[in-house]
Order: sequence, then structure tokens, then C-alpha cells
Amino acid sequence: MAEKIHDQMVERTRRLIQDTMLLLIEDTGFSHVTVRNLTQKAQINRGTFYLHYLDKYDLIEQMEDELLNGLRQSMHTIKYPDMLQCYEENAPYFPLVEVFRYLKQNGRLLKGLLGPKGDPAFSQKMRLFLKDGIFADFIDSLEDETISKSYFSAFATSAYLGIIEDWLNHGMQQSPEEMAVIYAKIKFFGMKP
Amino acid sequence: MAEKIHDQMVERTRRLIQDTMLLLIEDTGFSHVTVRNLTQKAQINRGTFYLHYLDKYDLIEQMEDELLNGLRQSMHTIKYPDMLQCYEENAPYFPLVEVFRYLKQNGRLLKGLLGPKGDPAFSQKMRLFLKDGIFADFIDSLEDETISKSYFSAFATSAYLGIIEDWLNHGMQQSPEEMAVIYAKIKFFGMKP
DNA sequence: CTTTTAATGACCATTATGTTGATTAGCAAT
DNA sequence: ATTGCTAATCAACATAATGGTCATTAAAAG
Repeated sequence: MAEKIHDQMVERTRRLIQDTMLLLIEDTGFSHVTVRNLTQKAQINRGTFYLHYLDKYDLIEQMEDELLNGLRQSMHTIKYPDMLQCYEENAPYFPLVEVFRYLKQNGRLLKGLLGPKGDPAFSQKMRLFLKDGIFADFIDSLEDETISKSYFSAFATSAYLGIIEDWLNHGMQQSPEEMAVIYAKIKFFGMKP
Repeated sequence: MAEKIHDQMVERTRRLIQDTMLLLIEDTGFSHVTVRNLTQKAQINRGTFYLHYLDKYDLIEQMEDELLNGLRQSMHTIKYPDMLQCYEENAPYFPLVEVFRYLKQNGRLLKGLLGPKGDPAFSQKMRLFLKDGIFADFIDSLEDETISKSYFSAFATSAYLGIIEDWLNHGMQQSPEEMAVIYAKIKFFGMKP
């Protein structure tokens, strides 16, 4: 089968391109990346890039979408009531641990995209994802009608993402299990000392 | 006095340049702004731009710094214990109202910088500011030592900024007074329905 | 009328883009 | 092995855009 081999070649090249894009984001920032730049660093021909992607925006979009699809996978078993129960038992909620594991696997890319040299659109993209994936049922369960759901979900998703960013920025020193506990603790703690 | 008139000219031109930058951020996004582009829209000579700023990054930095300096001004009277007391009386905490007033005055620029076409570095800049300006004494007052201060402040500042962004994205329909109440309510509410 | 300073217009070197025709590499069938 | 097929790669081209500078002009003030 010729296809198989060729698919492998294609996959190899695409990985190389994506890896180089991440390197350049970390180095000079996404906005400064050019196709020339990228292909030089990856030591491939510029034409090769255009064989796989339309432009650098097409590339980053595919990278982001793959990342978020994996995230969706890892989030789909989260149930809010179980999370609350785990918190009360001071135990890490397993589906949440899975999410942090996945985030850790893709930590470099996440940090790059969310950081000061990243894609300014990605943060919102990700918060939308979190809202649907983690907070949907939680927000629905809100009983206090004097609290706007829109503001509350903005609050919750941003807060969650803030913790993730802080984790990434400190080299992901805590284990996914620890992070699940830390998150639950802060989340249910409230802000009144 | 020659200086006065010339200062007025300079001020006029700088305002024009800054206003045009904001227009272009809203339109094509900061990363796509070029000096050529900008000066064309502002109908001034390209050389004139370089007479006032080094490049577009110098320009945006000055715009951001002015914004944040004003914010610092408006935040400097915030005292956490008073805020808590206001919350318990269900009253808007005045210094917080002042902050929201200031944010509203600069709403367009803020929304542009924080949005998907903005400056990916600005969000962090702003959160650092909020941390020092609003949350410093609050975080210090945290007694629960099992909660990491770093994660907690990441949580708090991101959450606060999240609410602000949501407000901006919905056209700042609520008054600064309302926002001060909404914020306090969510903040002290905790996340356990 | 002279001085000062902002604004202008034009210039040049550099860099990015996207495409196309030629070339190479890998695999299969004989 | 060798021939043929397919897909990936490469080198080169034409076009367009960008950035920064400098000599020149215009405007304001005394």
C-alpha cells in the first residue's frame, strides 16, 4: 500500500511544521512568525508548507482545534454533583484529574498560545470550551437568581483558566491530582477569608 | 510662546495617531496594523509617525501604560475591609464604583486590547495590576494556609478580569454602581450553590 | 524677515507571499 | 534489478508590502 507510506510522510512533515511553529511562538511570538521563517527553521522548502496549509493562520487554527478536541474528550465525563462530593471528601475528582493530565501533556502549546506571545483569540476560544465542558451543568444549578448567569460563568471560566495559566507558568510543578484538589478547594472556598 | 502652540500640534497629532490605532485594532487587529496602514487612515505622512513613536509597539505600549496609570489612580483608595462591609450592607463600595467608572471611560480601548484582535500581552499586564491594586491586602488576609496564595491570586484576578471583559463585551449595559454590587456578590458568594 | 519645529514626499534596501515547472524519493509490479 | 507511478520536495520568479531615513517644505512666533 503506497498510501500508508505516503501518509506517514505527510504526517511526519506536518508534525515537523507544527513543532517548529511552537518553537517560533515561544521564541519570537506568533505575530512575528512568517512562512519563510518557519520553513527555514524546519529546514524544509517554503513550497512544502503551502502544500499542507493555506497560511500560518490555517496552521494555528488546526493546532488549536486539535488541542481543543482532545480537551473536549477529556472533559466529557465531568459531572458537577460528583465533583462536589469529592471535594467534601477532600479527594481528587478523577475526571478533573484527567483534564489536568491532558493539559499537562499539551502544556507547552497551551502556554505558548495563552501567553504574551501567543494568539490573542485563543483565550476566549478556550473559555467558551470550558464553559460548555465544565461549567454548563454547574451554572444551570445556580439557584440565587439575583446573580447574573452571564457574569457568573465569565467569572468561573476565567478563574479556572487563570489557575491553569498559573500552573503552566510555574512549570506544572503540581501533579494533575494535586491540581484537581487545589482547584476544588479554591472553587468551593469562596472569597471570604 | 512657541512651545504652547507646538505642544498643541503635537498633542493633536498624537491623539489622532492613537485614535486611529484603536480604529485599526477594532477593524483588522493589532497584529495586522502597519505604520503605513495607520498613517494612511489618519491621513498623515508616514514620517510624521516616526517623529512621535519608534514603531507600533512603542505606540501601543504608551497607550497601555497611560490606561494602566489611570487605573492605578482609580484603585488606590480601595481597602478590603470596607469592601466587605459594603457587601454585607448590599451597598456598592464607592472606590470600586470609581474603578468601574474609569474602565467605562476607556471601554473601547480596553475591549480592543483584551479582545481576540488585541495585544496578547495586555491581559497579563492588567492582571498583574489588579493583583497589586485590588487583591494585595485581600490575599494577605487569607488565613487558610492550605490554599496556595499564588493560585488563589491567579484565581481572583482572572475572575475579576473575566467579569470586566464580559461587561465590555455586552456593551457595558450595567452602570458602574451595579457592577460594583454584582462583583461583590459573586466574589463573596463562593461557588457552592 | 528670521528662527524654530512640525510635517511632508521621496528614496532604498529588505522581506513576505503565493505559484509553477522541474526534480527527487519511495514503493510496487514485473 | 528495473521500470513506472505517485506524491512530496525543491528552486526560481514576479509581485507586493514594509520599514526607516533624509532633504525639503510649510507653518508659527517673535
